This record gives sequence, structure tokens and C-alpha cells, in this order.
Amino acid sequence: MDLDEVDRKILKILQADGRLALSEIARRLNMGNATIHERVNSLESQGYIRQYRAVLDAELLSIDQVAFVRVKTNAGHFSKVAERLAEEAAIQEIHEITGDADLLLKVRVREQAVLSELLATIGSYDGVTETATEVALRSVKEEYDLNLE
Amino acid sequence: MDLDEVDRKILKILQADGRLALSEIARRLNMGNATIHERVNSLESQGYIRQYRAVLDAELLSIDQVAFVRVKTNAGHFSKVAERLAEEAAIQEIHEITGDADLLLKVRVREQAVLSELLATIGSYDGVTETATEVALRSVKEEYDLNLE
DNA sequence: AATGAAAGCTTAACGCC
DNA sequence: GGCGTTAAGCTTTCATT
Repeated sequence: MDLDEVDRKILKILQADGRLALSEIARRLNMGNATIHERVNSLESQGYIRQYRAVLDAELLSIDQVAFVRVKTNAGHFSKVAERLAEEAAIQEIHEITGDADLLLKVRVREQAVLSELLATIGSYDGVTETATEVALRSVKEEYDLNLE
Repeated sequence: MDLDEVDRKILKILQADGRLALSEIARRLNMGNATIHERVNSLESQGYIRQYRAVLDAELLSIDQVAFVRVKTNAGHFSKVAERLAEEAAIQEIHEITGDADLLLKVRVREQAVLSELLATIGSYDGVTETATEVALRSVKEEYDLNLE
């Protein structure tokens, strides 16, 4: 990792405010306008910055039913299953995990009915032997900041 | 307070590209500059847009050890415990869930050693009776888009 | 790598419909 | 609610160090 202190500061700033003007970043770091512009371009093309996005309020938009699904698969099939599950828009996270189950999914839908459907679909996938679901009654925290200190 | 088609389109666009110029959004939607500006301001102040952020690459930055922790608490204590856990930067998600455990945490750290420390800390919290941890061997998908149709 | 300067574009505020 | 105008501010490029 060949990031210097300035790069890390830029990443921290943009992680916290993705729309901040580059000229304002330059001001805060006491550097030239063009320098920050070049640095940000480089951070983007090297892949450190994957995307800029507006974070929407899931509750206000009523897309706030969250569930976690543990999936067991036939021996060695979990990667293949995971690739297929990745195409489902309602599945936000797929992790291959240690322990009893093979995959842990985080699912987010508008209504419980959609969850039921999805579970039926997952259950019918080739290589899936078992699913177990836990529903979130309340999501106390959902933040995705990386701690760059 | 309700969103119309234009609002939804704006949210979709900004969710996918949080740094897109408002004038470009206006162009795409065939509307005036000032109109889009007003709409976005309103979406922000109503809370539909919670934040703008750069999404950083956790693997490139080597902050890529992910674990899920199930926490059991003394009867009725889980909300209090959750509030306290929310202050830990490494804990990205806290959900109150159905089933055997009371809380499900998603944790993200630079090294397993930090995870061990965190688990010790959590275990010592008042009201926590038991924790069980699953480590993610690979995270196949981690996306946080809301499906606005 | 970093910079200042300048052209072109964007934002934000205003008044009008 | 939607729009055009405008001044101030921003982005991007380029020649220079």
C-alpha cells in the first residue's frame, strides 16, 4: 500500500463527505487545487475510491425489513451458489463463513412477503441443502465507514 | 412528503453516482437547473438523502477481516447493550434479531488480533451473557443499494 | 509531484410565472 | 411547483518548476 498521509486525509474527507469540492479539500490541506485534483484522480483509478454515492434512508423509503439467512450447501458447492445469489438485488451481502453454515446472507426488502418468496427461491437452488433465517426486529446501527487511522 | 417519479429518479441517479452535477441530472431528466437544485435540497432536508460518501475499497486498504457476532443478554437488557456497542467504530452493524441470540453484530477490522480484543471487551459488558462468533472467509458481495424500482 | 492561471462549467440565489 | 438569469465558485487543463 503506497498511500501517504495526504492520500489518507483525502480518503477520510471524501468518505465523510463525498460531494465536498476539491477546492475545499485543497484549502483544508493547504495545497494547490490541481494537486488535489490529481491525487483524487489517482485514488479513483487505483481503485481506492470505488464509487461515490448518496446514502438513502431505508426507513423513510420503507425498504426496511432486514433478515439474515444462513445457507448450507452440498460439499464444495458454496462458491457456485454464492455467485448465483449475488444476482439477487435484495441480497445485499454474501459472506462465506466459518462454522456450521457455509454462507451468511444479509437481505433487505420492502415487505416480509418478498422475503418469503426469496427464501423459496434460494431453497430451490441447486446445491442448497438448508436455510435458516433470522429477522431483524430493529437495526440499531448500520454504518460502513472504514477506520483509516 | 410523498415522493413523485422525478424524486425517485433523482434518488436513483445520486445513489449510483453521488458526485454527479445537478446540471447533468437536469439534462437527463429534461428539467431546469434550478428545479433539480430545489428538489435535491428538499430530499436532503427531508432526510431521504442521509449523506454523500466515497465508498472505499476495504481490501486495498487492508481493513478486510469481517466477522459476525451473536450476543445473548440478560432478559430485557439488549437495547441498553446495543446502545453501548454502537460506540465501537469496528462494529459496523447492530441488529436486534429473532431467534436464539438477541443481537447480531457485523464487525470489520484490520487484523484478527483486534477482533479478539473486541470480543473480550464485549464479553465483559454488563448484561452480556454469551457471544458466538463466525468469521467471514471471503465476502462475495457487499452492496448497499436500495432497490427503488 | 506540485503549482498558478485561465477557460468552461456548475451551483446557489433571486425574481418571475 | 417550475423556470431563466446571473454572480460566485468549482473543475479541469496546461505550461512551468
